[in-house]
Amino acid sequence: MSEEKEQWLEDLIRLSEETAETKTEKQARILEAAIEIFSEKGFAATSTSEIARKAGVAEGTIFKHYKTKKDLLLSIAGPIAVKLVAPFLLRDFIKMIDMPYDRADEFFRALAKDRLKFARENTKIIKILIHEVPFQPELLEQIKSLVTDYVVKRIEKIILHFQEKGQLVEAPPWRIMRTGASVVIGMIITHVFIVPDFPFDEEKEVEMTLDLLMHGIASRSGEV
Amino acid sequence: MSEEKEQWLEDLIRLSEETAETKTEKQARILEAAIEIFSEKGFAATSTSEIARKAGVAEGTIFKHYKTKKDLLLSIAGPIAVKLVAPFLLRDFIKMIDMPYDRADEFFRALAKDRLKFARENTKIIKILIHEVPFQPELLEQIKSLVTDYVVKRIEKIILHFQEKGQLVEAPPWRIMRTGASVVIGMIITHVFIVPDFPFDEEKEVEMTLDLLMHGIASRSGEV
Amino acid sequence: MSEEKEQWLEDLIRLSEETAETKTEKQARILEAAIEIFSEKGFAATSTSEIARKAGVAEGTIFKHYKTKKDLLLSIAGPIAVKLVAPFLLRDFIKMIDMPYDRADEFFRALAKDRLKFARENTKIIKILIHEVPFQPELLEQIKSLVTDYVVKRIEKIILHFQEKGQLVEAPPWRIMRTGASVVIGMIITHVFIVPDFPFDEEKEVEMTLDLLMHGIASRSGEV
Amino acid sequence: MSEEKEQWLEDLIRLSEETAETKTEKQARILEAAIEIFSEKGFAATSTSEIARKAGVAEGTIFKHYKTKKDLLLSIAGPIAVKLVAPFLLRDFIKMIDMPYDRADEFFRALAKDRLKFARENTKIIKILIHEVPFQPELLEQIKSLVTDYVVKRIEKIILHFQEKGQLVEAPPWRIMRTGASVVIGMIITHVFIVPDFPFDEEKEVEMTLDLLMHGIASRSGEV
DNA sequence: AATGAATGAGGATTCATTCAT
DNA sequence: TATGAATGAATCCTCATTCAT
Repeated sequence: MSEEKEQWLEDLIRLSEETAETKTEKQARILEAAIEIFSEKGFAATSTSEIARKAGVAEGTIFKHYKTKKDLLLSIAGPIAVKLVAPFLLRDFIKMIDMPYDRADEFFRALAKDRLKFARENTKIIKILIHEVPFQPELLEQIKSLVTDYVVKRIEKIILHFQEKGQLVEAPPWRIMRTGASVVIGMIITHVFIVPDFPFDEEKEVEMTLDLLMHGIASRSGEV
Repeated sequence: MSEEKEQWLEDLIRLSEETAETKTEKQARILEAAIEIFSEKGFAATSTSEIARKAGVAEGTIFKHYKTKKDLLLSIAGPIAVKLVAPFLLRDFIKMIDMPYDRADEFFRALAKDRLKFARENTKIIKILIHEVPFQPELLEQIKSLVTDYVVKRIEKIILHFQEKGQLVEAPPWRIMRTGASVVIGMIITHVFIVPDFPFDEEKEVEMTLDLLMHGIASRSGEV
Repeated sequence: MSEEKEQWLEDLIRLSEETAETKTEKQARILEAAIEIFSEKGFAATSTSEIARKAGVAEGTIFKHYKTKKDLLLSIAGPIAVKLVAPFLLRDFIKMIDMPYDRADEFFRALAKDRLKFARENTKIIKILIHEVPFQPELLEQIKSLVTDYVVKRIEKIILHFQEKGQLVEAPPWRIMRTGASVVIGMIITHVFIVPDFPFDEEKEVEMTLDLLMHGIASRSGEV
Repeated sequence: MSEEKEQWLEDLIRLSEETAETKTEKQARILEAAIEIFSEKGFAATSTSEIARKAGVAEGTIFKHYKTKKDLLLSIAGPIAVKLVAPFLLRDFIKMIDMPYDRADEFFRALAKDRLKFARENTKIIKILIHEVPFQPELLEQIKSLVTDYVVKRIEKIILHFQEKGQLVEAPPWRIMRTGASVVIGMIITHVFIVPDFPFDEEKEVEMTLDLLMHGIASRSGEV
């Protein structure tokens, strides 16, 4: 498995480079301003003149770098969409199947922590992503295929693996996956978007949230 | 408790009336058209002329009924926001505390089914709600206070009640609540928004999802 | 021949009506202003804001009446293109074949006078037509088919008729036609566009120009 | 007459040099591209960036060679305008008065052939000329004075000369001139712009067209 | 001489909203 | 109450032109 030519890895790399290297200083300022305002007022309610003002460039400059306003949006949302699912694509992630975490909860905990960190570092862009994906068919398709082709397939393998090891309940993998995702995403949304200023012990929060996920909310003494 | 004059109940009633009675036929057509288009393209990207065309009325007519375009949005989103949390406000819901479901899982199951049904009946408006709430401070405030004042408080009571009865694990109620909400909302989103055309046995789906919520995804044979 | 249902006549009529009746006062002012400026600076170099200013309406008003700037152009150029060839389409024109002018020169003279008058009354629009037709494929096609289908065919018949009567030289009809058209159009352009302020005796000018067309510029005394 | 210092000749010479020598390779490519696109879409509808792209140079380069976009137009249209009337300016042309063609029709025929050839070799630029002259006052003036000062005056002399020799009809020279010009230009426009792909025997076409010009379109048997 | 990034004025078009009918 | 013509500000985008490299 580790032998296969992984084209998506090249994609990822090329993408990161594009995103990081090529950008001129003005381009960076434009992106920054656009992210700020898009996340505050939404794509459609943001005017290019406002972006230009905030970025400190002429309006025309925006269009020298991004053919269209939508182009600007996509050049923000596209890369982040990839980064969002990036860990699921990484070589190391796959290795877990051969030489895996011993315990399922350790695996899920690591994943949860990682994505929580990522979300906290990319609040604004994720907000943009959430709000614009449904209205941008290109994005929607891109993400759908990313998720179904990579994320779902790989997580499924891992779940099956843990089921074989007798660590996970015998339910359909997709339902386990959805439940896990829901709980983790719920935690992330709470801390990153709903009450971002509320201080909390991240370690403990993840610990306890995952405990509820693993063992449920029902009392564990004897009967259920 | 059931004696106190509950203002929110009046709100609810007034609202239902407004929604159902006062509306002229044209007004109804305008609302319907607006919901349709708002949910498809988003509020900011929808033009009043398009709404008018779809509703089969003159552009001016819209503004006879709704002072501004945003007014139109609020008159759609406001009521639905209330309906969304309505069951938590209802007299009967509160009675559960005095004469409650015997078992926690029965209670959660009933709630999940009810809200799933509601979501399925109001797909479009909920989509609007999700997308516009973050950009409409009035709405955001309204919902935040609705949720914190009523929903959270009441659910907390119920959770405490079940904890006392030894049916729920001894975790902070808000974390139990969040976990439950995440799992149920995850299920709703999946079936209503992500794969709406995928047929499924609702009864069984709720059953199994709640089982995972109650008892976790870890294998239950002996040790974990 | 006079029995056939002539669809182009209906076209002409509908067109004239559209042009004359439906127009509101503002619409008329917009058209007038557009004609004025288009003819002065050309279509592409004219801005809609300038038209609006000259017409005394808001810029938006233009677009309520004409979806596009090009639409505005076409609604000016289209009808005039038809009017330009209109006499060739008329029932009476065709009758000339059955019950014709006795003399070819009388026929051409009548035609020349009529079109000279028309050109003088529509200077600006004709200028627009001349300049924009090559850049507006729709217009070009429309005019090409009008001219080839109606004008050329009918004039050819008439020329053949006069050739049979021994009044016109035995050259290919199309070359006679082109020569006649060139001479008449040359005259029109001279008086209407090149030296419009130069006063001249129209009657005599047409007379003498047609004399040159009929009998040539070579000396007629004996040999040439 | 051949003694007078003819300034226009110097003009012509300087012009040819400018046109042919000074041009760098990039400049030539710019001109070529500009001619191509101007003739296709018109001056105002052509953007400098499009010209730059087609010429394969940077946008800035155009402005290194031509101060403004209009400058570029004039540097195309100006020279061609001179070339258009060039034969009328040439020393040899004037000699015709002293040592002229024996026959008027020979003279006109030579002229017609020459200008037809010229038009065929400069289709695009002539199209530009026709379309932009009316909107470029400088060009208009330049051409008007060229034509009235040189062309008209000289042709008039020649016509008078042939009238004296009894070869041309006793009409006002300007009317003879206009008629001749119309017929020849009509022929040129037909073959170069309207049906450029239609093959024809040039020799014969000129012959017959000039026959109609000289002797008219009326039947020549006996009476007229 | 050549570049191409940057400009900001101006382009066509759309928009929410008003108001006389 | 309902209309739809009219508005003019605001929208996204293009343009000719400049200038540091």
